[in-house]
Amino acid sequence: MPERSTIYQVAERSGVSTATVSRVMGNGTGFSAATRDRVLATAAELGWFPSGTARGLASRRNGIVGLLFPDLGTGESAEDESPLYVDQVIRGAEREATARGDAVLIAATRGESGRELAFSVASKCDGVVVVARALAENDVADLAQRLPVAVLSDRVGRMARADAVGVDNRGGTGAVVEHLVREHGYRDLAFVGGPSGSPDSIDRFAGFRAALLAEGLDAPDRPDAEGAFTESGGARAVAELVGRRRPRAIVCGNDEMAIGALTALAGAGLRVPEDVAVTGFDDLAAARHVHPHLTTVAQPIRDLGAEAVRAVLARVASPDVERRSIVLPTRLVVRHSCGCVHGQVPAPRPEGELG
Amino acid sequence: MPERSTIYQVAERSGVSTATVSRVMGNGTGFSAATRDRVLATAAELGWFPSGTARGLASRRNGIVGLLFPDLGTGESAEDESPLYVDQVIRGAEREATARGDAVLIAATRGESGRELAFSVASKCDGVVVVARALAENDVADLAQRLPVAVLSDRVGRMARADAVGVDNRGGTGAVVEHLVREHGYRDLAFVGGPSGSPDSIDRFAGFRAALLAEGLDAPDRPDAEGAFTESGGARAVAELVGRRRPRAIVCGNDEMAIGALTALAGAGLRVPEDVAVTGFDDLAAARHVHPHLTTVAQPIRDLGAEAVRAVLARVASPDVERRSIVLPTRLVVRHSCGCVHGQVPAPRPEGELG
DNA sequence: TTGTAGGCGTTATCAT
DNA sequence: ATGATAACGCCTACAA
Repeated sequence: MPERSTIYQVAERSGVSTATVSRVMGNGTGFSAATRDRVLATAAELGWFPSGTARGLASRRNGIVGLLFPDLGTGESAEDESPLYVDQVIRGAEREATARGDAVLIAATRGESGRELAFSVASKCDGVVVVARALAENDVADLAQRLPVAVLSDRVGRMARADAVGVDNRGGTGAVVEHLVREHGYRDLAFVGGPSGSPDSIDRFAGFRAALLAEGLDAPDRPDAEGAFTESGGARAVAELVGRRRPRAIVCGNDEMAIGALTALAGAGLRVPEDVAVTGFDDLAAARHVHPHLTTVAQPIRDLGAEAVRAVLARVASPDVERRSIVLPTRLVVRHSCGCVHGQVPAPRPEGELG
Repeated sequence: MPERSTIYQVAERSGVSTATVSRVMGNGTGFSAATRDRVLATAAELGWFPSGTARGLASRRNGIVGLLFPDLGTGESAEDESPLYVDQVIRGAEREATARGDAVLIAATRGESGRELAFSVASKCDGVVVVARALAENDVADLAQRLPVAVLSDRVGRMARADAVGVDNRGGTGAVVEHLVREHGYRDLAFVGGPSGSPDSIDRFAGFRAALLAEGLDAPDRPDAEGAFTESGGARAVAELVGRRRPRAIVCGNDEMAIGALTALAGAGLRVPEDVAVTGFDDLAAARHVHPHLTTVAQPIRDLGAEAVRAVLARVASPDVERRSIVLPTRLVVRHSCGCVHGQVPAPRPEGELG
């Protein structure tokens, strides 16, 4: 590795001051075409380009937005142990950031190492987006006191001066329940939730419960079963659930759990959707691939990431804009696992007919 | 946003020099327990933590490794237009980096904007990993002349002083062909490749061709059809292919194309695997979900990302270590789309029996 | 259009 | 164990 050249070399070699070199590389005005060409040429000669780090220090703008997310995977377990959801958030964030000339610095918090990692990442960024559960609330508050922060969760809570962006979780599961009850006539629904601390899971259950009550049906106080937001988590939770009772439909907290549910139900000798209907949440690509095709709630995950980055960058530009709380819409996607056939809803059939 | 405090405030307020504060926050020696507590306390009071940017400038170590990847998606198209492959690489890179105390700065190159973006990202990093096709070869070379670079591709080529890490593509498709020919007795195989410029696609086809010849069969000079490495790309390519001729088995360049192939074949009224067998490459999670379950070649994508980061960081530590070229193994994963049933290979059946 | 010089917030090298 | 004080590589008024 040859010694890196600096702006000084370039300036000297092209017979100008460092200020001029700086102007040529950055603010595109304040120099003649001739000097620009000369500077650019010697820069190329020397293989030099300005240090983003030094630039960041001097201009107080790093061109980096951080993205903190939780990684539940142990590293030992199968790939399905890590929520695919986050991949989409990352992509969405990346697109928005790159479009605006910034890059995204990612890091996953695992276990209790969160705070330190978060500060380390934040110290290199202009702002940070924090995916729900990546960081303790007070750590988020501490961060937000130092630089712009957006939280990916519709829980605005007491997150001091942090913007929030989330999706309409309640409306999502609400629509599912309505469909299941009104179109299919199911009356015995169960909810299989994610980790009990997850805001998403909590809100989705709230929507489930509210819709059930609105339909004049009984509703449980808490999810009928819970597990990690993963395929195996869903499989375990559902296996346990059907060992206990036989709901006519199982509303799952996300697609990965629903896919696990499919496996568990097959293992229990139950047919989907004939014996028990299953629904998910997310509309991952896999939802279209599993058998039967999964009825689920689509949420614009990529947009979540993009929107969060936008919020952060907005606050970087003007730190004192009012706090925003953005809620993105969800949309019911009807496929076959609910009992619909090619988009057609079969005539409601009394429960129990199939034993 | 309150004025950010600096190391000066902290130093003054705790009655020590900035040097001591620096010591306390960094390499943990050279101070008494008492002063450490004092410094830490006032740091917490002021909500201060050291600027990663300033730190990077002074120590010539940013704690950031860059990850450049291509994004083919137009932004308009469906999510399946963006290779899932990259998500895994990102995750693998992130894990390895975080484990070593670094973070990953990601950015996607789209169209011709690559070079500028690459330099902008690189200027903030200690080293960079470049996913195949993210950057022109000479741009990679220019980068590598300035900082450690690892390329994700087994094409070592003339990439000046860049490490390379890839997978055994040839061996992978070779194993598929062997299985198809020896176990199932298929003799008419077709290869559906990705973008013609893709090193991965080229090598996978090379393995396909070599294995065919080794089995004493005829082999085409070029893929029987090509398309983007996406579901829709695979669907289109296969639809076109079967409109032309009817191979007994279709070896696809990756899983996403294979999944598209499944759709296209269903659309053409052909059964898989009875009428035509299909195989993929990657072993994405989706491969286990599609119907029939996809026989494919597993490659350790996450490990690719991890290994690349490791290579970069190794070179950051000692810039003059010899160039490494790492090739990770692939593994045949037999499921049902090749004609096997629950892991059992049915007795070979003459072609054409099924018409 | 171009140059001068101070500053950005740390780390690191000498001293003490 | 602690303190001065140069770097680190660039940006940006302020001048010319």
